[in-house]
Amino acid sequence: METRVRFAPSPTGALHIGGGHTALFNWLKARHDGGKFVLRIEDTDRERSTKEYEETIMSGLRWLGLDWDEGPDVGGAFGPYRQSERADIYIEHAERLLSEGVAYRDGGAVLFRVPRDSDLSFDDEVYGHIDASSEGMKERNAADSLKDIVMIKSDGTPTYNYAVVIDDRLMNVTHVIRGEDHISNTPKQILLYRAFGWTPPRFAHLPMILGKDKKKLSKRHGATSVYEYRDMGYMPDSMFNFLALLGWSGGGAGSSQGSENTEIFTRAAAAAAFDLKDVTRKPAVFDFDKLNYINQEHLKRLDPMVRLEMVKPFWREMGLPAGDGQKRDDAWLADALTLMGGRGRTAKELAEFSDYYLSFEPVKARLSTGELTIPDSEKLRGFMSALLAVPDWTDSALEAEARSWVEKEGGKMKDYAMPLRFALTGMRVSPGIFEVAAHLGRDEVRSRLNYFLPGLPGLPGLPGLAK
RNA sequence: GGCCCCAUCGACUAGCGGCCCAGGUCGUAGCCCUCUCAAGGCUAAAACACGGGUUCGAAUCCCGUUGGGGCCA
Repeated sequence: METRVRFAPSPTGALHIGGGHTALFNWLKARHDGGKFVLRIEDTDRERSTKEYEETIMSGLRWLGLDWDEGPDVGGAFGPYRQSERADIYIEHAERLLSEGVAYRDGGAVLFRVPRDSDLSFDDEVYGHIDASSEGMKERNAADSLKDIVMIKSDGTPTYNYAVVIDDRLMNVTHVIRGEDHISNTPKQILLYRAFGWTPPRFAHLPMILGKDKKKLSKRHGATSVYEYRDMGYMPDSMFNFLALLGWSGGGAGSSQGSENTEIFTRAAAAAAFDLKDVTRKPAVFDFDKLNYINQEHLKRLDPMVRLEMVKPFWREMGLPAGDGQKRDDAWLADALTLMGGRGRTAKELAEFSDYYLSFEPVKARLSTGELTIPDSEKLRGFMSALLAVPDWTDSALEAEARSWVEKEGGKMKDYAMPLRFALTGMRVSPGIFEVAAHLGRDEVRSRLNYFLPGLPGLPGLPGLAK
């Protein structure tokens, strides 16, 4: 039988980390099995559900790279895919149980009469056998606890536990994969499946994601929506990778052999390796350090031109000219970013650390605060002049010149390299400064040096300096 | 309060009775490299919650305690 899984968010907010995590595992299951991933919108709460949030959730999923095969936007053979459009279906099925005498009306509501001594156990693909029908429970059931299950509320809308059963069944869902917080709903739902004479799907619950304080992830832990991560400069590949590692060890986490770090992987590799058997049961703490590391790794592996596109929005946000018609073309900018090496863990940091490639303005601004100073000494001027006169404008030639100059004049390399760095980047840290200088080009370097040390001797007209 | 779930280094985890005085990854510390910071290389510190069993032998099985999480009220 073809695997069919679903992600069923309520459009009452943006796609949050927990939702993304659940969607991701469903996607993994579908793609591994070559099955179908269904998106269903659970918008029975008309008060809080909005079309905007529905859109936001969908674009959040797309951003993560999770595509669905059926859903409100793409349609499918089992629609409609919004609960608000399925009201008739819920009523119809409620009437069926009504006519069979296993449900009854109370006020405007329809309730399912739970049979005494019901078996409340089930087998979870992740948690194994779960049995809620304990002795103590049974005793109280006789009294009050075995409450009948509301299916349709008096306002005519279906309850969550009822609608989810109808929808999952009618959409031929084979595996219900959702957060562990739904474990306790499962027995009720199984009761409903039985009432209809249906075989329940397989259930697989996923561990919760917790904040640093081990509490369920919420606003007070900081960013919770996937868009906030995008805006912070995290990449979709990284978020996917990171989320997949939370509660799943099959991606290579823990495998003790091999020298390669197998915790960095692509969507395709994860899908190929995925198995519900490898899902963990312990709640997992969201760890920013690890996210940062994963993002950095993906950033390093990115194709240079793709990386450039990733960084551009952040440059623009900083007011830097990263659009078309710049004096530097994309290839040059991409090379500049490659030069950054592993510096910067997010696209945003990368942008911040590399602003001096786009413009001299931020450099001037930083130097003007006086925090960084370029000593105006004869020696330094001599050094700068010597550098500018290097015939072959490459990083190795520049470095060789610098070394021989230092050897001749005494002092330490950093006594010259640091002021050079300040003058060119306005920063205390940067890639190798000779590489930066080489990439900026002789003209740009000369003009930047002259800004801070006006009248460097012998510049104009030096042979070989044209261009 | 009732019920359910969980329990290995700070974090994510491997482990499914002997291969474990517990392995990998992130983080942390130190060293190397070095014009700075990263990156990279090497090294180190760091865990089986506790108490009972079962067994020749337990991180692995059972019971209890404690702790954490969740659902319902």
